[in-house]
Amino acid sequence: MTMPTGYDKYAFEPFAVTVDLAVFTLRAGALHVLLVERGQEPYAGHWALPGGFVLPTESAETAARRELAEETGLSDVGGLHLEQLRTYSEPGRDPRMRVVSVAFTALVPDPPEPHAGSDAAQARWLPYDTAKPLAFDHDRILADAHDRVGARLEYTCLATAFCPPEFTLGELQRVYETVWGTALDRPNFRRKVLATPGFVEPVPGAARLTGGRGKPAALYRAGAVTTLHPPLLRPSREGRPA
Amino acid sequence: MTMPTGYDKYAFEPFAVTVDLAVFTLRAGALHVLLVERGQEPYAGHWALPGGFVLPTESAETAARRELAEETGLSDVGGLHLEQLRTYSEPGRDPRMRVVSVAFTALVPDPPEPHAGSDAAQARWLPYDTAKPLAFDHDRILADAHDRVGARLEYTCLATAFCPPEFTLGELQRVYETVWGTALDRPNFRRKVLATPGFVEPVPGAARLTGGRGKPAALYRAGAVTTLHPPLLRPSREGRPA
DNA sequence: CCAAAAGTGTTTGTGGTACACCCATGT
DNA sequence: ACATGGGTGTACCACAAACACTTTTGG
Repeated sequence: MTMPTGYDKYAFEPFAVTVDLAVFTLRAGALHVLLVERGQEPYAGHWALPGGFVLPTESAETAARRELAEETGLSDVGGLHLEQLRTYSEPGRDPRMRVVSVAFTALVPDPPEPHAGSDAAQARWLPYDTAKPLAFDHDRILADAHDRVGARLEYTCLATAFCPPEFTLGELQRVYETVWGTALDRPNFRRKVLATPGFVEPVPGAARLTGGRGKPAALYRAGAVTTLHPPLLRPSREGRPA
Repeated sequence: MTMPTGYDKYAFEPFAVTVDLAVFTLRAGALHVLLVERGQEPYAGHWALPGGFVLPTESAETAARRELAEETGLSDVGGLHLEQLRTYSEPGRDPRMRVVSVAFTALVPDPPEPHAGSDAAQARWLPYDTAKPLAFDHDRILADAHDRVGARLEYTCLATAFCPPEFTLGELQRVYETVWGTALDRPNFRRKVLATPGFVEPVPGAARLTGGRGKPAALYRAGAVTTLHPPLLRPSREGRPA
């Protein structure tokens, strides 16, 4: 890495470094994403991903977790899944100045209504399917985030991050079906999950009535393992996302 | 995304935005990585990943490809595989100032000896196994890049990026074996590759003598497909990299 | 009794692994 | 003749898909 002559910090046009968050949750059987309505130009009145500046003493990860806590209003954000997606740095992506944005994806199990941010904009959970079009290049970021989450479900235990601490296998299956948009065979799904050691562990003796109807389901907790062997591949796809 | 009051570009301590490159190649059956020797403090005399500043009119991808051309001395760098890895933004990672670095991985088939950079440092291909320790947090970046390349081989046609335009299946297999560090069964490898439509396509009538010894091998070109179905999983692993 | 959801069992087919074997070339 | 590397065939085994069936609850 080479440095400009004399390490003059102001030798170059300054870059602003921000984080953008694609925060997903499941509501009423549909994938939702946290969005904020912009109160200022550019894109005033448009929806955008939440985000903000990286402060001088913060890493991007720290900034992302701080923004996640601020925007969701959740008190304890420490255990939530937060993952760096990629960095967007096209010169024209913000018309005001040069902004390099590190994008993150986050998964939230059962969120409260979000706070409005420090500015006048409102924040809200909106269904993923109806989110577009967003401000800036956030359509692209959101699509990339969705691809990433879908792929992560295949070979990590990420799906449990959408679930409350104790959940049924039916709920876990619905996570996969909702994110992937495909139906899965229940007996086979059950076998695959239980055959992977450390994916889920049973809660002894516990059961939950599922909406009154049907047989009560056994409860499980997320296991210790984070990567799945073998992976839980989604069915019938030609061509995987890179 | 919120902006500081009045859009004052200098309201914050400026961030420098750089790119770092982990450029891999295969030489003499071993994985090599392109490194530069630092001529200045800090870490003078240490090896480091090549990289440099993102210019005001560039995206990170553009800057990475420019640096790749400069450091390798290759005239046509357009077709080479270049992929964003992740962004490293820990506050203390460069003692001089706040540097946010977007890391990339690149794969080069058969490279010439590299140029020395604009500063006095020399550049050289070094075996991956002997690369550490590197300057700054480049050990971490290099390890992440190696993980990423290994994982990409499983479900993309990335291995062909290590090969010349026409290659034998034996050469392709050696790419996998070198990067993964495992031996593969030749008949099964052959079947898997040929069974994946679009992975490779035969060059009609062409054959290459493989070092004089043995039967001449048929030549293949990289196919049109970029993602593999089914994936070519590496054998006998407990736990996949995230 | 019926509907709904959980859970079990069984059959069938595909694909991966391991290994034996043949082919073509240089020394 | 033999060593070396390319290429083919095959038997076995594991696992996954598909689907029938049983169990337990509420109405």
